[in-house]
Parts: sequence; structure tokens; C-alpha cells
Amino acid sequence: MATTKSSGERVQQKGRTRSALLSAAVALVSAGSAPSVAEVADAANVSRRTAYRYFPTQEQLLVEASLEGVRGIISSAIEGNGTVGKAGKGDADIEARLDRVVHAMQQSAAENEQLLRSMIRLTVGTRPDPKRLKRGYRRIEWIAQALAPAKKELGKCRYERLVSALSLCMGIEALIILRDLRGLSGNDAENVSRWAARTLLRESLLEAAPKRTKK
Amino acid sequence: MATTKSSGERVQQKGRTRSALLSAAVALVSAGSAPSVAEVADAANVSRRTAYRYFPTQEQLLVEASLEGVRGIISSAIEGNGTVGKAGKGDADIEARLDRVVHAMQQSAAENEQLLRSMIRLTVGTRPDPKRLKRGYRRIEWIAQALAPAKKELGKCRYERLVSALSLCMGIEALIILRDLRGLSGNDAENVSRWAARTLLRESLLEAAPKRTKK
DNA sequence: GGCCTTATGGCACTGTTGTGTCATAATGCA
DNA sequence: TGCATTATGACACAACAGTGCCATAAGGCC
Repeated sequence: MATTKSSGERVQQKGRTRSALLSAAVALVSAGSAPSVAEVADAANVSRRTAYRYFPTQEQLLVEASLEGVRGIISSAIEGNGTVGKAGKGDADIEARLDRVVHAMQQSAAENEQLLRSMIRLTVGTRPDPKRLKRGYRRIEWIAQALAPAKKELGKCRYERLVSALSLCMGIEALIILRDLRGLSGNDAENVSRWAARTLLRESLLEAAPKRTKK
Repeated sequence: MATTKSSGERVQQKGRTRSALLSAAVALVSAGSAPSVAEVADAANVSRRTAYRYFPTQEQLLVEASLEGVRGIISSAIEGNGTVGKAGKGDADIEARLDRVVHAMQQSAAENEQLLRSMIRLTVGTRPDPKRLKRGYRRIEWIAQALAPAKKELGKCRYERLVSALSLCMGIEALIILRDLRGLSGNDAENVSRWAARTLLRESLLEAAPKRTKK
């Protein structure tokens, strides 16, 4: 009862149907529509009933699909053109690192605004379950990468506060706010994000090393 | 045919049924549920068919209801305890004004997180129609009120940029990011918002009046 | 009051979500 | 190859979103 009944679970078969459903859903969601479960199932050559076995609700199916789509988008945006860079000494360099990350992020956010908006709509409803996959965790990783050379200098408290504040300034939520509330274009929105991020970083570094005079 | 057929439209009757539907929906949405059209109609003592005459889709009904609920929340939060204040000369005063606004906003956002989350979910899907009522326009008004004494000093460009950046640091979206991505408590989230807002304001004032030394 | 206009309610209908049940096909193992 | 296990498919079903149609009630105007 406990361990396993050998390999009674047909992992390969399940994997195939699951990824068939998921890729069909990704295609449809990326096309901008909100497909019904029947549509996704048909596109995947799978029974509707089976689709419900893998994704208990339409919402979960579309969430997973949009997160899958976003994953592809963003990794190519940042890792694709070697954004963050390796070396790091001096504040100017850190500023440049962060600026590159903000630029790449806002660029790809603007390019895939619709998809990211539907991801937000699908994930923002309830506080996230600790077990279910979260949105936006990559954002924190990139911020951490950009800030890595200054982490020691900042100290734990200031570092965490800066990461949190930067996570407000970049990403799809920032783009949505600047567009919907402020009516900005994609370019103007990116400039606001970059200015805010740069400013918060500078101030944090100044607080950490008050000896230097400003600039 | 053109002008009017006297008062053929029964404005009062329509107003009554509309507000009956809306207040019933506000009550149900504020309770955290996503009521069906039939539920709202029953609670309002109105036919389901009639509900659809006033709100073409369930979504529009719930959107209007959540926006209505948010409107009530927020007017009490800010106007209730006279937050912004009148006088204003000197940077410290502006900082204090802004800090009060951020505090009031994040406080009420945390208190009504569920309702605000559903408002986001319902309104974030599509870019806002210019004619339909927007979410978050009050946020800009309060930021503008807090910044009013420094508007001239900042100059148009820096002022607009600062308003935009501050709109990223406060409000329900900021709370959601700090909670979901960063796992912060309501208190910690508010502290991040206040620090970021204060920092961005200071830097803007410094840029505008570079003569003074920092601090 | 009577009459005309208009909002409302009731009913029927289609399409979708989500679930239960059971037969059938695919898979892994001997 | 045959067999037990397990995923899948087909069908049925209830609930809900929307919509059309028509009768009826409520309102305004004389």
C-alpha cells in the first residue's frame, strides 16, 4: 500500500496528454482568445472529460497555459541577449545592470501585454496557495541577480527593502498602472520604471555608505 | 421623432431597479463571493431577465458593483480623518503630507483587500475604454493633492514623472505585489510603500533644486 | 377615470461549466 | 501472447450565462 505498485501509473501516457492539452491551450491563449474547455480538448485531440481530469477547472487550465506562455517569453527576453552581465564593481556598474534588467522586462511586458494581463486576471483573485505555482517569482530572481554585487554592501534589511520596492516599479503590474491610470505609452512607462528603479537603488547605496557625498 | 417624446422614459422607475440591483450586488461582492446573476436578481427582488437588461453581462454587473463598493470604502478612508491637510511650506511638510496619504491608502487597501482584488480581476482584463469609468483615478487625485505645494517647484516634467512613479508604490496593486511575490505582511508592505514614496519625492525635490546639499 | 407607452416578468432555448457513471481502449508486466 | 491495471471516451445530468419572444403590469398624460 505504501511504497509503489511498481509502475502502475502510466507516466508517459499521462505526460503526453497533459502536454498536448497544455500546448493546445498555450496556442489558443497566445492567440488572444479565452478558449472553452471543449475547444482546447478538441485542439489537443482529447476528450473533454479527460481535460477536466487534468485541469479541474477551465481557469486552472488557462492559468497554467498563460504561465507556460509567459515562461517562454521572458526567459528569451533576458537570458537571450545576455542582459545582466558578469562583472560588477562600482555603483555605476550596478546601476547599468539594473537598468538593463528593467529595460528588458518592460520591453517584453509591453510586447506581451495582453497575455500578461490575462495571467494577472487569472492569478490575482485569491491569495496564492503556498503549494500552487506563483506568478512573478522570476522577477525577484532577476532583481536579485542585478543587485548581487551590492548585496553585502547594502546589508540584509536595506537589501530586502530595495528588492521589494523595485518589484513595484517593474513588471506587468507597473505597466498596467502606468497605462490604465496614467495613460502613458509603452515608452513613457518604461522611462518611469527606469527612473524609479535607478532612484531607489541610488538612495539605498547612499544610505548604506553615507561617507561619499552625493554624486 | 427627434427631440423627445415628452418624458416617455420612466427615469425614476429605472433608477430604482438599477440601484436595487447594484446595491444587492455590492453586498454580495463585498461578502467575497462571485454571485450569479440569478442570485443578485433574487436579492434585489428583480427578474433575472430584467437584470440582464441593465447589465448586459454578469461581468459588467460585478465590475460596477465592485467599483461602487470601492468608492464607498475610499471616501471614508481619506476624507473621514482629514488626511492631506491644508498648509504647505517646506519639504518636510510635503513629505509628511505624502506619508499620510500613503499610510491611509495602504491601510484601507489592506482592510479591504478581497474586494479590491476582485475589482482588479474584473477590470484588468482589457485596456480601459476612454468613456467607461476607470479604476484608480482617485489615487492620482490624492497624490496630486499631497504634491500640490511642490508642483511649481518641480516643474511639469518632473512632476508628472513623480506622480507616475508614486502611483506604482501605493494602492492595491502594490499591496498585492508585496504580498504575493514578496510574502510580506500588511505592515511590512506599508513600510516599503512609504519608504519608496518618500525616497522618490526627496530625489525629485533634489533634482529640482540642486543648490541645497543633501539632507 | 381611461388610454397609451414602457418597463417588467415568465418561458423557452442554446451553449458552457463541472461532475458522475460505466464501458472501452491503451499500457505494462508475466 | 495473455492478463490485470489504468487512462480514456461516451453519455447523461444539473447549474449558469445570455438571448428572444410575448404577455402583463406599472407608469405617465389627457
